Amino acid sequence: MPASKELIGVKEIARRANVSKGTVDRVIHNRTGVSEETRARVNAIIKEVDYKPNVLAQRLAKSARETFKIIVLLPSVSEESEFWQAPQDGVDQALSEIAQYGVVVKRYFFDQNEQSSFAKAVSAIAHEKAVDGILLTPTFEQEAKELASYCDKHQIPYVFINSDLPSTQRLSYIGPKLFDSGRLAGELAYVALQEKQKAGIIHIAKEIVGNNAVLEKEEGFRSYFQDRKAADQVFTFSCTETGYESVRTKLDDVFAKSHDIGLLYVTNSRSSLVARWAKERGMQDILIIGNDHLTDNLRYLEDGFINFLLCERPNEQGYRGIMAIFQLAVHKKEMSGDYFTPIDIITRTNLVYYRN
Amino acid sequence: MPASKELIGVKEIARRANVSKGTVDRVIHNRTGVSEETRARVNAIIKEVDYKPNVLAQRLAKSARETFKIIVLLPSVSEESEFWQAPQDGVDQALSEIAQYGVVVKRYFFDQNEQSSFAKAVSAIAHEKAVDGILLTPTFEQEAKELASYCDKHQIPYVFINSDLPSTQRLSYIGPKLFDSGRLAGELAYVALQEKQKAGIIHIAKEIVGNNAVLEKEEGFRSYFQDRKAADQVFTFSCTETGYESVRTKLDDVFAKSHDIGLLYVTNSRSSLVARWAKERGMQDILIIGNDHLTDNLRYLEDGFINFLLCERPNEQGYRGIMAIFQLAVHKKEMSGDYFTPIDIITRTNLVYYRN
DNA sequence: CTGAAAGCGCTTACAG
DNA sequence: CTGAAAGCGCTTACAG
Repeated sequence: MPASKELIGVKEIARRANVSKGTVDRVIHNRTGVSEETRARVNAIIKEVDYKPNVLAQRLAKSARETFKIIVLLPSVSEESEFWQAPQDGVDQALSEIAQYGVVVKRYFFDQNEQSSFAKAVSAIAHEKAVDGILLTPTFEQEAKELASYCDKHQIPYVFINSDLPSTQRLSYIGPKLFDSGRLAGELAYVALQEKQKAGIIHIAKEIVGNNAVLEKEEGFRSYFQDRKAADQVFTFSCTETGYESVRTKLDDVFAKSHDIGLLYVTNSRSSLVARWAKERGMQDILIIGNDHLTDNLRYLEDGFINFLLCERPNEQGYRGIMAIFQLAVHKKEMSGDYFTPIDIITRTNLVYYRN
Repeated sequence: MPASKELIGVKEIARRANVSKGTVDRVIHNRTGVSEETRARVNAIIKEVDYKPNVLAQRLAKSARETFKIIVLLPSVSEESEFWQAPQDGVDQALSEIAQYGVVVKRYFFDQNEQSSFAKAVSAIAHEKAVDGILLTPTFEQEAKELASYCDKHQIPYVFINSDLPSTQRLSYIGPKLFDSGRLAGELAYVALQEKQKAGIIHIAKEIVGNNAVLEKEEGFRSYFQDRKAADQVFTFSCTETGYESVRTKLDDVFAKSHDIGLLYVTNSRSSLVARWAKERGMQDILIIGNDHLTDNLRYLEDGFINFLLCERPNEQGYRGIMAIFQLAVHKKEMSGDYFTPIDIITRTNLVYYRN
């Protein structure tokens, strides 16, 4: 085992290769104007010494001229889209670490319920110049694909967070694997259910058909019970109005017909609606599994009406997204490709560790 | 609002004050050898232009001469102390990010079963010179305290990971809150247990009396059942021999006397021993909760004999410990103080996301 | 008490 | 195709 080696820089590489620092620089950055022979020789040494550029010096040398611009396109944060604060926080954190390297972030926002607002942002972004990378969530598929092909054409790297469009040339996808999230809920449900009790999967969303997010989770949930030969313990129902009144009516209805329901799994962020109903109806014993640590959900988690919240580190998504773009720029090579965020299980007891 | 002003550096300050850059530097860092008159003049300009040093350039200029030495003192990694690989990995990761700033780590190891090996390491560390920080786990209290007061005297910052000695002047503690870990296990147990079933807490360790780690977890576990008025569902037993044979004998014994045990909570890393027993005896239905993702534990988790593993991000502990020391040095101010690592709940389904 | 020069590791014109 | 020089903003000896 070699002694922990000295860090070797361009100067030493130049010396060993018998060329100037300028030439080494050309090779490192794959610039033209170097003979194949020289390039090979220098590259060999670079590999041999496992050269790692000093980012400090790089940025310093460039600092006067270059600044590195990343565009962020995410839903605006409002009461009903509180979720999106977390990715923004992650972006902020990343920025605090790399702002000194000349990284600048420009944010665009859109309204999740307004396709046109997304389209507008996309065309504004297309007018930005000197863009070095884009971080976005592809809420509206068609417009997101347009932006993607614009980026492809202009060689701008882009990263999707939270949901994916695998058909694009994205640098990477960073977010949850929905099937596994549902399956984990299934496992928890299976362990927690008393014998012969039923588990209800409830979708609360205006659109169910074609709503990949909730359907994949349902599939995951069911897969666990199937593997345990208990598929008949699971049933699904939906609520296509997202107001509390409709949820209450629906639940009253379902529970009037069935008396052996032990657990409800809410396939998106809206578990607080179900918990509110359970509280109102005094149903202490019904178990509830939901997603995402929104304020309302947390309240019921602390209350004991929601038992488990599955969360996929939304702030880490923002953080890693920015870093992936930055790393690509700095090291001229991609990080790890896609990254599926861990699915954390949050209860009233470990909640405190997952705040913010 | 003034137009975003040009950043002004030492050069421009020197020009305006009609002195050299060296003198400006002396003033900035409050060094001796500057006449009061000059100092005042330069300081006025510094204030006037709201000078902000370029951290990049600062670190770069220092990098050659100054190397920043951090000592790491952790148990050596062996088959029975596999756990400690993870913090080392975290240290490695931190190092890979900051080695280029001249950070060097020197590692000392000790045998967890040998107090003298710890003492020996401590005195070796006291002979190191130019130490800029120490990361350790205070396995042996007395010796750790000696090291702590040595550091206090010499103004060396130190960080504890994994377990704490709150009475010291440590820069911060980074690790689990043991009570909460036990309480979380209690919550999971409570949800998973069928009515009237019992939960057994099992300590498998040579020392139980005075073994804070396992006792605090027991207390946490019991606290949850107490809050639910179900304290009588919980009982504790111990196994002071850590070999499999003794564990088997003990478990056979306990289960011969009681037939309504639904769950076992192992208060340290050794849950694989219990799982092995359950598998051998064909007890598919007994639930097992353990700690730490050691290879053996993971095998039984995948097998379905361990249901939950609670883990406290041991690699993050190493990573954050190094970073805390580094940040202190660079920014001359402390990070956040103590940091309690999240208690992750790992099952066979989300396991894949927590590997390494 | 002060200044001029060299250097940190890398990049960028410029000249050949 | 290649090298020598200057520069990024700051710090550190060294010489006076």
